[in-house]
Amino acid sequence: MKEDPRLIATRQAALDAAQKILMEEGVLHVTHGAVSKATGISRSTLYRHWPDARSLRDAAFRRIATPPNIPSKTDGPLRSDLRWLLAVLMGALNDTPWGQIAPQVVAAASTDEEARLVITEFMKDRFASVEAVFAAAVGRGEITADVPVDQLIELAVAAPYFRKLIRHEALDEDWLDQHVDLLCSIAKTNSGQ
Amino acid sequence: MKEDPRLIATRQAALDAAQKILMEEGVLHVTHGAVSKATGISRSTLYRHWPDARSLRDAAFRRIATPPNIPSKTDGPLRSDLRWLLAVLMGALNDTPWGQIAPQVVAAASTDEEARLVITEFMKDRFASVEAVFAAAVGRGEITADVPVDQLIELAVAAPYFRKLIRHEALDEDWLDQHVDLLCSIAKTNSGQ
DNA sequence: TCTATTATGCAACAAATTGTTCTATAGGAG
DNA sequence: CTCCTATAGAACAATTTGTTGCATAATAGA
Repeated sequence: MKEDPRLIATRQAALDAAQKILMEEGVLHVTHGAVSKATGISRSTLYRHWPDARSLRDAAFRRIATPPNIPSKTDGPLRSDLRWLLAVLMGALNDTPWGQIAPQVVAAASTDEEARLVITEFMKDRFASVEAVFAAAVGRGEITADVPVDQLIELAVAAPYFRKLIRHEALDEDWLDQHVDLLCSIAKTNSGQ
Repeated sequence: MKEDPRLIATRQAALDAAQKILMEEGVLHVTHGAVSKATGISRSTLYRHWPDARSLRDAAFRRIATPPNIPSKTDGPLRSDLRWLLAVLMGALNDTPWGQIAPQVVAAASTDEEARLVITEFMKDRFASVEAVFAAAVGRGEITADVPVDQLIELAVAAPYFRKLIRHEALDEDWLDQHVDLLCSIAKTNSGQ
């Protein structure tokens, strides 16, 4: 027996609105009342789906933080793979809801176990994709295995997040070029000593 | 004419409590009512000081994010100066309220101009102190001027923030050693080409 | 010390928000 | 067509938020 389409429609519409509110006004304004006004869905229905404010907010977090699958490119050379992958991650920060919602998740994670899980899983996913790129480069012999890969991965991902979430600086092509250049130069000069 | 000590005492006690609530329970719980209950100060007095919830929260942000003066050490060598300075910044993230409050400020900054100012000014300060270390190294001739200093500064600061705020990983001495090593190796290998 | 000023505490209050419950209705399943 | 169930809407209590007036206590200035 299939799920009632009304349930699905209500959940979807409500979380769309909750997500929008979360991005534009912050977690403070994600309430049953606000979502009701934004969607036309009655408050009582919303309470039936999410019994309290916290569960509504968690649902909004969870929905938006679901990591989209990152297509992988590991055929080398390193600079090319890395630039391509980081462009995808950068694009996600610049142009998808994730970029706008991430700050709220970061904050929630400091007091909320659920949000912490969301963000650490998300990051694990990001790290894995960068790791694959370096592993492939090692496999091709382009860099040697004694490169401090873990540190490089962290720097590779940390920089765009820091720039965007904390400094509110632009993430553009020029910046990305410099960033990739530096990462590659570290990988190469630390390689095979 | 001096300011009435009662004003000062009330502000201080209230913001102490607001800050504590902000750290432990998140921005959602910083309200006049909660602060009143925590301090014994009457709600009406709090409203007289901060007319609405927003101004109360902003005040709490502003108070905790005020950058403590960072003592500078730039007498070299680079590795030593850098390690010393980053240890201070790391300590601030680990052991002061700033480390716990920063996530909330990051989130607020995405929808609140005031919070954005707070954090960008704070970071400007941090960056300046790291810059001084590199500038001194250049001045001593330890590294040359063509090192991509701006990128290095960003990586130097981004890494600990990313680790703490986003990944919730430990910031310990071992990690710091590795981090400083890598930064120095970048600076040296890019130097004097 | 005496007086005028002003911050606080308290209580009462209005307004808005939050959460609950009931009933009628409309949409979907079989 | 009939049964089931999700929703809308209204009524409601409880809590929170913000305001106001007044008595009290602390402070500043003479």
